[in-house]
Order: sequence, then structure tokens, then C-alpha cells
Amino acid sequence: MAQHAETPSAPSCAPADAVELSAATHEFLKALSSPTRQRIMLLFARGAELSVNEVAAQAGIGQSTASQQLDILRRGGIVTSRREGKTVLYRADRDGAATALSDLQDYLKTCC
Amino acid sequence: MAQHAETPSAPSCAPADAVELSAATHEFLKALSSPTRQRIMLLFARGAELSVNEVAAQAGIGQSTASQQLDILRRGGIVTSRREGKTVLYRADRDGAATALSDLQDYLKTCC
DNA sequence: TCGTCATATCGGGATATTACGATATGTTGC
DNA sequence: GCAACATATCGTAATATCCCGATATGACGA
Repeated sequence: MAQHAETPSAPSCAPADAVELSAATHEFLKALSSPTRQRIMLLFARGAELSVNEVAAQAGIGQSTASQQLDILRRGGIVTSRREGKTVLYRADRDGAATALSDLQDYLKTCC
Repeated sequence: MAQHAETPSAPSCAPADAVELSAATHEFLKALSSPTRQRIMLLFARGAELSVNEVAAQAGIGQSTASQQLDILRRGGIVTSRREGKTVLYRADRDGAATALSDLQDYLKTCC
């Protein structure tokens, strides 16, 4: 793929504030860029806490798919999970979402 | 894929404000969810206006790839383009980005 | 310990995305 | 009109994503 024109360790002419969009923010964007995951997120409105099976049923997807998509959402920092007996309950991560949104805002402030 | 549990026209128990993430916001998220496109966007920092070939060269990608990725960014509402003679100049769309960010904020306010 | 329920992981087929080179379209100047 | 340059589109291989069923892991109660 040739080279990326500059390595991250050696800023050639970057303006010191090389925002570059952190890995966390990239995960956040990737997490929200899927319609299925967008739909899943809406299930968590008003602080709802749902198990994997409940998400699967309400989103109309399989159990394994729900588990995987929830994992992507968790890596994106917009949901958190906790065990409650056998079940794992997921809920929206207000703080994580706010942080990611703030990072995204900074990034857009840089490039736009 | 089975059914989506509820049709948009018949709100079963939704709170009237079914945000649902507009198509435009989805395009915005998709546009920014690619590392290559994230890198391209940084080229437009400080209001820089670049041709397709300049973007291709500075991003280290082919001309056709640059054209396509810029198109995706334009559909995402974060760049605009204008002709200047033979060349097409792209630049960041401040207003578009602000609008998309605002929509995203509303969406996150609903589900988080 | 064993069976059951819930979740996570594996393997794979269908589909979408990425990036490329080649080619078509469009713009300018001769 | 024709050559030149810039951009857009086409065709396509490599790769990634989506979603599934099947299976493994983990937690609880008898």
C-alpha cells in the first residue's frame, strides 16, 4: 500500500496539534456506523438495561449476532455490561458517549 | 431477516420522539468511520482547498480512489466541492459537520 | 457433580468495502 | 475539431463485515 507519507512518531510539518482521531473515537464511529447497531442502541433509551437475549429478540437478530454486536458497541465505549447471575446486562454508557462525542468534536474542529 | 419488531408508521410504545438516526447522519458516520477518509479530512485543516489529485498525492492513494472517497465524504456532508477550471476543489464543510454532529448529539441523547 | 440456562466463541457463506488500473467524461486552449 | 489535462466511472481482486447455526464456556440450583 506504499507509505503513508509520514510516520506518527516523526511529525514532518504537522501543526503540533495532530488530532489524528484516537483509536477509541474510531471504534466509536465504527460502532455507530451500522444500522443494526444503531437500532440496538435505541433499545437502551431511557436507561433501559437489557440482556443479550432481550436485545436479540427486540432487534430481530440471532443470539450470537447480538453478542458480537454488543461487543463492538462496548469497544466503541457506548455501552457497558455487568453480570447479574447468569445473564449479562447491557446499558448505554452516557459518559463514554459524551467523551467520544467530545473527541469527535475536537477532531472536526481541527479539520473543518 | 424477520421483522423489525415495529414499523415506523405504527409506534407501538415509542415515546413520540423516535429519533432513529436520519439517513444523512448515517452517511456522516459511515464517511468518518474509515481511516483513509479520516486521514483525508485532516488534509483540509485550516480551510485548505485541495484538488482530487492533491488529495490523492498527499493521502498516498490513487486518483480514482481519492475521487470515490471524496464522493463518500461529500455524501456524508463534511466536504463540499466546486469547479475551478478543469479541476474540482474540495474543502471541509463546516456547517455540514456541525449539523451532523448536532444530529448525532440528539441521537445519543435519546439512547444514552 | 450434573443439568440447565445465558452468553461467548468458532466456522462459514453471503454481501459490502477498499483500492487499484483502465477507460470514459468533461474542460480548456490551440 | 483535436490534444492535454483533471476528474469520474467501470471492472475486478483482496479484504472486511454481517449474520447465522453449532459449539464451548460460565453461573446457578438440585
